[in-house]
Amino acid sequence: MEMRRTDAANRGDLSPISPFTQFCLTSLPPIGAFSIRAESEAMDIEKEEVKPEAAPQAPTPCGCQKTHCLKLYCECFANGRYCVGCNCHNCHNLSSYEEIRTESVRQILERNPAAFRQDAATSHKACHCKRSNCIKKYCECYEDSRPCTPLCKCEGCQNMGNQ
DNA sequence: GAGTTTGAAACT
DNA sequence: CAGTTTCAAACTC
Repeated sequence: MEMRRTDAANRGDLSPISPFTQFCLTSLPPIGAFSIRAESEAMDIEKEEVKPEAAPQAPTPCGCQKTHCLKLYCECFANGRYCVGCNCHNCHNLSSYEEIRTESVRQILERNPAAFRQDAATSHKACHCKRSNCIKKYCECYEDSRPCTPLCKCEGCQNMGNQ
């Protein structure tokens, strides 16, 4: 049900065109004038507006192509940050897309209420590796320099620290 | 840089 | 809840 509502929201139900809408449509420049480059500029603006010196440690730029950085696949989004200086395409993980972004957050929280909780993220984190033996960065435990725990469901684990 | 491999996230 | 697909990153060549 609520997912339906999302779809409707994304499509934007603008059935009746009000005089104001008509005014906007006719007075704004053609969409072609904006091009994708406009989003890059928007991103730069974002960089300036949100936190001019918020990236002292270069927070790992993402390279998302299909998800608009609105899924947990996106590290920036998963960590509750806007994308800044990333290599992503058509990024919607920006304050200028706040409505869409918030809706995506809501959906994800619906699935997993702890999705954006840092403490939960650091404490649970059980991997399910099958081929990397947990000694490559494919393994999240290994990537975080953390031994796998008995909660992990990995096979052939070589990242058990002791035992 | 292109192509492959990998496992989490998403979906059914 | 289990199996499958999608995704972006790690890795290899």
